[in-house]
Amino acid sequence: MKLQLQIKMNEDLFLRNPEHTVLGRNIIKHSILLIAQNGFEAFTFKKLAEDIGTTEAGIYRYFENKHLLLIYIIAWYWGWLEFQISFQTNNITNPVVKLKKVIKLLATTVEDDATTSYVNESLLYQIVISEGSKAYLTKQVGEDNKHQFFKPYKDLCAVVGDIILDCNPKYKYPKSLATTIIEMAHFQNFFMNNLPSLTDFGKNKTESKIILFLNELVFSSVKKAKW
Amino acid sequence: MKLQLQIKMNEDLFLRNPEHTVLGRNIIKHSILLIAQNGFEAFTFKKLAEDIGTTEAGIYRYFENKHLLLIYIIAWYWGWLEFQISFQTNNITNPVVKLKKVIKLLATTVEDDATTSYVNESLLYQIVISEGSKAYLTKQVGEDNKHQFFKPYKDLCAVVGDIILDCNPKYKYPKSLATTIIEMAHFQNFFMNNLPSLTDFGKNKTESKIILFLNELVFSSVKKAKW
DNA sequence: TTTTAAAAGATAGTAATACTATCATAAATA
DNA sequence: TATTTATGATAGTATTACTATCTTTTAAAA
Repeated sequence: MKLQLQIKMNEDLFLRNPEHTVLGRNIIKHSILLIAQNGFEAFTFKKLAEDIGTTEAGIYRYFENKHLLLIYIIAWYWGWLEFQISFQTNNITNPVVKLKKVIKLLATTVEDDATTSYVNESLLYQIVISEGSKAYLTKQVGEDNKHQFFKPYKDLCAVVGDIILDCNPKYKYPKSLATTIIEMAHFQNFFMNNLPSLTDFGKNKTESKIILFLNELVFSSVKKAKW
Repeated sequence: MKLQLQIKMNEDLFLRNPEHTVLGRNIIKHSILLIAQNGFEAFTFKKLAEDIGTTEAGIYRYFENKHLLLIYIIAWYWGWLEFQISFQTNNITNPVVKLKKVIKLLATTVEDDATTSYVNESLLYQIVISEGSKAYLTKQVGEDNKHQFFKPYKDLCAVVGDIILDCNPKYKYPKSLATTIIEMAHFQNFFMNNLPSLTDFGKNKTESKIILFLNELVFSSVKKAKW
């Protein structure tokens, strides 16, 4: 049996649904390739069009601008990850075990998921690390938020926050700790690979040490009240 | 007695030292105003020139491009903050008290410092929150790092890391915890003001709660081994 | 005080980016 | 077969991100 995973995307993000057409799926696929390769600043619709073999105007029929396209693929990732988390932590009753699993999923380089044909999750993970925060660190964040563009990110944070509360219902900052875990899983990875003197991990792609750091950080806080 | 605080900047950041001339100081001053007001994406040398009453070419004589200018003002901020920290924690012998003071300084909206005439630290703090990570979240991070552009940030992280080690010499992740404190002081502030559902603070500019969160987070980790 | 060098102003120009518009054609659907 | 829908091809505009050149002003050195 072959399953196809579909993530329901916010309709305001695009002019034409990219999942519905070959060109649309190519836009997503090649955006991920190009942004992963050259970074978001160097990414233009012209280059994307050339890469796909279509024209600039063709891209604009799907996305108003590259910022919305970035939000789209990042939001897609959060949606996908939330599903992964719910799937992989299903049936785990111990919230501490569950939270550890979540931290591991957040901080581990993703492998390409065969159930999503046009998305390379491994590259997407790299994009989320380097470009993820640029989705909201803008002056339009308020407007974008009104459109619910950050809902997948918020939903994931809420899920993580709830697991934290399950670990310790008296813990006072579950949401802030959740965002801290998520952001730090990525920032420590970026620092480790690019500015290693900012971390305690060395430059040897040792994600396992990031996980140890996050576990230590989270559980000393969360477990502090009786456990 | 009137003191003038001078921060030694990396010479590779500029073509002509902006501190040495009226125009140069105006470039810094108005960059801060414009970036704080419209965000870094909307900031152009053309607009900056118009704001100052000079020409685009005039700006290019000082800075190669707007990214280097951003790095400049952010680096300036880290340099300034490190001085503030060393000044304000001077004579504090208890490392826990010291670390608490540092967290407070990191997470509190800065007031304009009269000893620096052309820099508005209060606006600069807002820029560091919203745009700070864009200085290094690029594909050129490696090149920029070779030029030592991030030294002021690294130095500050090292200072914080050392205080953490003073609190508990056995703590394993002083550097990563230091960057976590610094980044989260800003991210939680940004979330509180722009995506409040991601935090536990509500939207009422309650920096004090961020400080409580960070203290809780840091000291449960750091104090865990005997204190 | 004069000379001269450095900084700033004025203007022009180019390549790339970020779009919008139009018209023709191909493919899918009614 | 008619007709809607998606794509392709082409053109054009405003803005951005620069570089170049020449003149005038300012400031420092002789």
